[in-house]
Amino acid sequence: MVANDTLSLIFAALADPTRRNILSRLSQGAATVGEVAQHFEISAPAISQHLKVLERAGLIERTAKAQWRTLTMRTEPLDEASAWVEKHRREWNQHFDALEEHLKSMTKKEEQ
Amino acid sequence: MVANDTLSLIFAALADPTRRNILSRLSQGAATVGEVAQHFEISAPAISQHLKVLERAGLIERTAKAQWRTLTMRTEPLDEASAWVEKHRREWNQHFDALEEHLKSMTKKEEQ
DNA sequence: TCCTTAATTAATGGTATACTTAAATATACG
DNA sequence: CGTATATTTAAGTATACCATTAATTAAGGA
Repeated sequence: MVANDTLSLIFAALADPTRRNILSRLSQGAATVGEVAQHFEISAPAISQHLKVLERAGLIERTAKAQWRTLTMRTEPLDEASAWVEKHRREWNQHFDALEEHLKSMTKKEEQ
Repeated sequence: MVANDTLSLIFAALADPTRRNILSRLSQGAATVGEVAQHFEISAPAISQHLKVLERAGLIERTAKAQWRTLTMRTEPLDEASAWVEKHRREWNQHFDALEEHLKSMTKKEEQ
């Protein structure tokens, strides 16, 4: 199955350590491709491909200025990812709380 | 590059819509493989492989009871994912706030 | 024991990822 | 204009991912 929905693109983009490192760098402020690339041992084309993935997920924006591309981080996709995660964590916890409540009342009944 | 670190496994597991759907179902409460599978059109082995991915990421636990396997959701990996996302969102926002502050003071200086 | 049900493993195939080197593009600058 | 610099595109390769069907394992019930 080809997963092209937004959330899938975001999570897939975050699933690679190199791309997470790039985002870590960019979370400190915008930078050019070269500035980012010099922290990695992989080739420039490899970086370029990672940037394409990040861009497709909406996690970065590239703006051309002369022959330099400035990379800027965008947080909307992180918001989306976070929203999904938090929603499910919350739902599970609610269920878990309800279960505890249930077990508690069961114990009470048994005591009677 | 082979990404076997915990965070990569978690994000990769969340990158597939079928797996997110499985988690959505399980966030409402534990269920057997069969109960989960009947909501999907894909084959049982496909489900089984997705479950393996979710388990490897620590997102579910399988406990055998007779020939049924009960699937239980675990939230620790969601905590980890959330922590990464929130950290980077926060850092970017801090940087952004600092920039705004800077621009504000620049404008003040210009006014003088 | 034989059959049914639940789920996994094995084998396979198509497509996507993540890298590489070589070539192309685009801008600045002497 | 010619050359250096920054980055992307193209082409090729190895491996990983997601699905399939067929076979296997394991437990319960007639």
